[in-house]
Amino acid sequence: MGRSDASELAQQLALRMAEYLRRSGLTVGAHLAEQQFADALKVSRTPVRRALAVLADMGVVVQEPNRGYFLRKIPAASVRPALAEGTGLSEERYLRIADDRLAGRIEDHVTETALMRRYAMPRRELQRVLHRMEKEGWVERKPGHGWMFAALPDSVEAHAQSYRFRMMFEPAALLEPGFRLVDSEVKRIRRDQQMLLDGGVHRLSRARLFELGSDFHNTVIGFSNNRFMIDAIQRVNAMRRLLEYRAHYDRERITGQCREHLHLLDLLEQGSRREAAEFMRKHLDVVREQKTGGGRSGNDALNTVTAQL
Amino acid sequence: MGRSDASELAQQLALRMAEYLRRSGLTVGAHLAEQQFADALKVSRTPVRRALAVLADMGVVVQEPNRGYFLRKIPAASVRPALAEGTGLSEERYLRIADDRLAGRIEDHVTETALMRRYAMPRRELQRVLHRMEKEGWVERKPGHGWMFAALPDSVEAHAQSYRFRMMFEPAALLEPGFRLVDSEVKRIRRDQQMLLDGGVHRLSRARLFELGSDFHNTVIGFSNNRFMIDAIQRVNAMRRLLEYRAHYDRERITGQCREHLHLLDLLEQGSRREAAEFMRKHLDVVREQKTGGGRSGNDALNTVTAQL
DNA sequence: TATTGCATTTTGTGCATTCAAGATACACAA
DNA sequence: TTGTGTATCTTGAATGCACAAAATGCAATA
Repeated sequence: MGRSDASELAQQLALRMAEYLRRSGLTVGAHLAEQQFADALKVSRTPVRRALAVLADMGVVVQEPNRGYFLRKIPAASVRPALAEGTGLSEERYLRIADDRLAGRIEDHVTETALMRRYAMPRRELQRVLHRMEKEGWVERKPGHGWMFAALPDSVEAHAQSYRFRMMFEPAALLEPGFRLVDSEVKRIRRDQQMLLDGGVHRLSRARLFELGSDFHNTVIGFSNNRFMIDAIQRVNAMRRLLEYRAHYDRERITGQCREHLHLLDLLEQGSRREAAEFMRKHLDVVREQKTGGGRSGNDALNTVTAQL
Repeated sequence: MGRSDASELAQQLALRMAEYLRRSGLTVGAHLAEQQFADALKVSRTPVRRALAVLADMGVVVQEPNRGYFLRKIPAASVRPALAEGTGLSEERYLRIADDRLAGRIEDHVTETALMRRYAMPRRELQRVLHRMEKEGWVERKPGHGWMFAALPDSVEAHAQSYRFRMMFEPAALLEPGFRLVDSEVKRIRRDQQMLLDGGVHRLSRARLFELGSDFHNTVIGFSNNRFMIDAIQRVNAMRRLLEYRAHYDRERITGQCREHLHLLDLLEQGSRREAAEFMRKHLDVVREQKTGGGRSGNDALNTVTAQL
């Protein structure tokens, strides 16, 4: 499936394009201009072309001589795993290291080559992974040689921390002066959440569920146009992925969350931003309690004083 | 000054050690054990030893055969520039690129080698700089070749955004359940702020003033022990350094800020965290108005709703 | 006129080698 | 026993070259 000789970038692009074709309701037979994809994906036509070749191999598009590529059939959700295979290598390694670290199988201080040996990966790739982890804030280079893992709070405490943080800034994001809904995006996340309600919750993989959930918050906070908040939500999500990847997922609860997400969108589209902000806060508070086993409110001081500020 | 043959790391360490010796009131003649510094600085004894050699060259410490190094005189503030010289190269380049970009002299999309040529620096170093900028969130790798600069909001708007963000989470940080003062740190920042009031404001360089200001907030937020908030304040500071580096610095206003900082510490030491949080919010609000030219409150919705939540 | 197909140029990565310098181990002095 | 002096081992950065593939320019075609 999907050309083993295609470059990694091409694989990635193929995946993203398939995703795009599936979501953005184009009709079969539509002409797919190379340059447009190139611009949208911030690359040149060359890798786009390769990606289209991959998709052609899978029967998603057809190439007509001198006329380019045309959509042949809307790609099924099943193209995902097939394509992700090619791109997943590095991701897999990332997860393996993350897993080992979270399980305490890696010391606080490690040398680069020790990791290279242990995971049998070339230095370059390891460095990429480490840089990613560094960006996510849980490893640091030591001044001299080697890397240092940050002491992670246990996962319950980490969750509690992240939700307290989110309860502060996510509602605030909705009230930013620069807040502007983008219709196409609203449509997209609304459709996703609705899809989850229509059975998706039980059908999709955990990773996918996580992705859709964080994408929702990402997108909404994105409307604020405040780069600090956008940044913050992305970092929180990165950490959450780490913590929740293997955590228990209560699918019933997700259903409830989807309803709340949809309601939030309703409020925003009505222009009731204050109500929306308040609703967001409650939404997060509920999730927090679920994740952290709750107590009754976890942080009385916070709630009280938040009421004062 | 200070051994041109010392490695860069050694120079850095020498700088940090000098700083430490100056602050942490050791008495002349004190024995400086290598291993302690090594542990504190997260490196092996080798570079520490080199750094000590540098400091010996400058007359700050003396080496006695088979007994190690001893403090000879408390390093004056003037050692800073002398030592920083060695470490400043990369920093200087970083600032030059940052400057060019902020002034609009660099396009949104750039290729790596184009930058290499333009700034006449080796790839490795350029990449380090770019990675740093990436961590700070204002450049990204493109999927294929090249880098892409994020569209920065103009500096007034960026300031406004950052302060709105900070007004949300900094007060909240003071109310975190895990909030614990660390006496030695409190002492340190109190002394720094006091020093500023005692004339430092007029004596020190802008860069140094900035550093002391952000160090204050860093430290205080650090007491929260909430890694998300600690992370957030660091990112905000990185961006502020960028924006303010060349900005106008009103030294009189800084005096006022120092007083507020000291008052905040008083409140915290009395255990009045709620009052402290409220005070912090006002403190930031005042600074925000100064920086952004203000209007009367910039964001009524925020203030009002904050009052509700 | 816009877009494809293809050829050419340019870029950045991979890899092997080399070397400065950071980490480590151990003998010896205080 | 603790900490220095020093020799040895190991690490990771620098360098140069070859190559895959991304960017770009241009003729051909709908």
